[in-house]
Amino acid sequence: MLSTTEENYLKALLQLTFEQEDKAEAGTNELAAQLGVKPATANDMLKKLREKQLIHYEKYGKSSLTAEGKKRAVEVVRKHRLWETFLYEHLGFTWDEVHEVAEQLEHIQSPKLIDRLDQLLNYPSFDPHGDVIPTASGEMKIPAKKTLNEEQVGHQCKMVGVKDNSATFLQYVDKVGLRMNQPIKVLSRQPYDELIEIEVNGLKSSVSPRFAENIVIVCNDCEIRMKSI
Amino acid sequence: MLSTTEENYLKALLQLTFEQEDKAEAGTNELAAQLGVKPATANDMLKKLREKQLIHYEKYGKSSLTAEGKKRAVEVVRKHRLWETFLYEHLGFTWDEVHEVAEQLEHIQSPKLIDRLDQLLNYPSFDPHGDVIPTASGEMKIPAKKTLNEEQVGHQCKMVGVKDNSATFLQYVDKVGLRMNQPIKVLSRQPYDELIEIEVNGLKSSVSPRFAENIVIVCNDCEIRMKSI
DNA sequence: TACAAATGTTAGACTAATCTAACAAAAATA
DNA sequence: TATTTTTGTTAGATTAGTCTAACATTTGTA
Ligand SMILES: [Mn+2]
Ligand SMILES: [Mn+2]
Ligand SMILES: [Mn+2]
Ligand SMILES: [Mn+2]
Repeated sequence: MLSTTEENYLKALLQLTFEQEDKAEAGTNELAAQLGVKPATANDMLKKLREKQLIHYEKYGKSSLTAEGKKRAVEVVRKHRLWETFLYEHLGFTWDEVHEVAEQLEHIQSPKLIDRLDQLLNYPSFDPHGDVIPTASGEMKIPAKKTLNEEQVGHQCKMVGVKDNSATFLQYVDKVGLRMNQPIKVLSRQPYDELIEIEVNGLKSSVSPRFAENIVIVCNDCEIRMKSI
Repeated sequence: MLSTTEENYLKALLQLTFEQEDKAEAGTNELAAQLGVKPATANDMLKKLREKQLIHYEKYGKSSLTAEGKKRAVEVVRKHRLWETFLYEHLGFTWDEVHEVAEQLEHIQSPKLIDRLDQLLNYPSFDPHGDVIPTASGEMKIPAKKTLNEEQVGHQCKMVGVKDNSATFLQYVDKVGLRMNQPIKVLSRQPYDELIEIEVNGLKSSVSPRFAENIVIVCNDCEIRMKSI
């Protein structure tokens, strides 16, 4: 069985090599920074994890997870996100409070506990931050990201990011009622001027294609790709 | 902040000096046995906990908790039993499965989490084993123990133990449908032969005073004593 | 290509928690 | 009371995880 520390290293490596972008490798300093330890410390752990066949690592080289290491790391991420969802949905935590506690809960060892939690939460696909929760078999449903401008009429989606960070844009976003991970319905599209009518939390607005181009969304009604990791 | 290990030592000391019987002191070997470590190990920790003013300890003497130590230990017990209740009532664990997982969960640091869990469970007084859950302020509601024979007609109670351990007695207990911590209603008492009519889980039975004298119960409808620790 | 900067490694030290083996004190008993 | 048994302590070693300081390698740039 892995220690809490070992689990944290595997998770950090997963986040650096798989989730943040598809680099597949991470440097020692980078990993140390992610975990808030000194490079010397991370270096020791890298050797230990290589011994256990959980990572690929060679002196002066970058590191990456083995199949087994990836599996373990994904399990930790799954637990983390299920706990975040539980704290948010059943205990009334706010989305910014859940992470810190989940950081502890993710290391509780009990497969049954996680299965039951998953069931209680009705097998959620996303955590309160909108991040994908891996399934029990280690797969991740990756929803296709696109801009609001590309979304089909009638579909429901949610904002996961913006492309413009200017104050005027963000204030406009706010005025329209858009918030991260809040459902957006695309009601119609005017053939004449291409204005898009959306509904957010009961509030209807019309936005321009230029505005919609800068809102990154994931579509709830679209096909999802299963990323097996 | 206390480490998991320190918390476990305080909890063990509480159990030895307060819960098991009112001895108020425990020896080093006894404590070591309770925790599954060697006396030498416990000895080191006793010195450390004395430094932190959490226990009273003198070389070759018995140990006991200070007020602060007791407070910390009770918090751990509270968390343990709230988690057990959660696992039992919300995740369908059986009463014998909950302890092991609660042993891990009791060390999660988040006052808000425990408050909310308490609220979700509707401020329970007892865990699935029938043990008292300390309140947020560190008090324990101690229900008066008596025998079923002493219980008033009309009251509800639950079995918490037996005085006779013979096979014939236990088989009879089983036949009547009695189980640990299951609600028992005392329906009536025949004036003629003193037979007591009870109802357990919908099943009505009549039992003799001799039988009832050997069933230890706590009364749900009786006054409780607040044990401040 | 040579040097400087960035990145990574090693050696040695520290703390927490554990152990074994030897020793010391207290308690029980003959 | 003297001896044995039980109980408790100390010293020294071990493992995991961390650090600092010195050193080595690789990478980027002048
Ligand atoms: Mn998180
Ligand atoms: Mn963690
Ligand atoms: Mn328990
Ligand atoms: Mn514990």
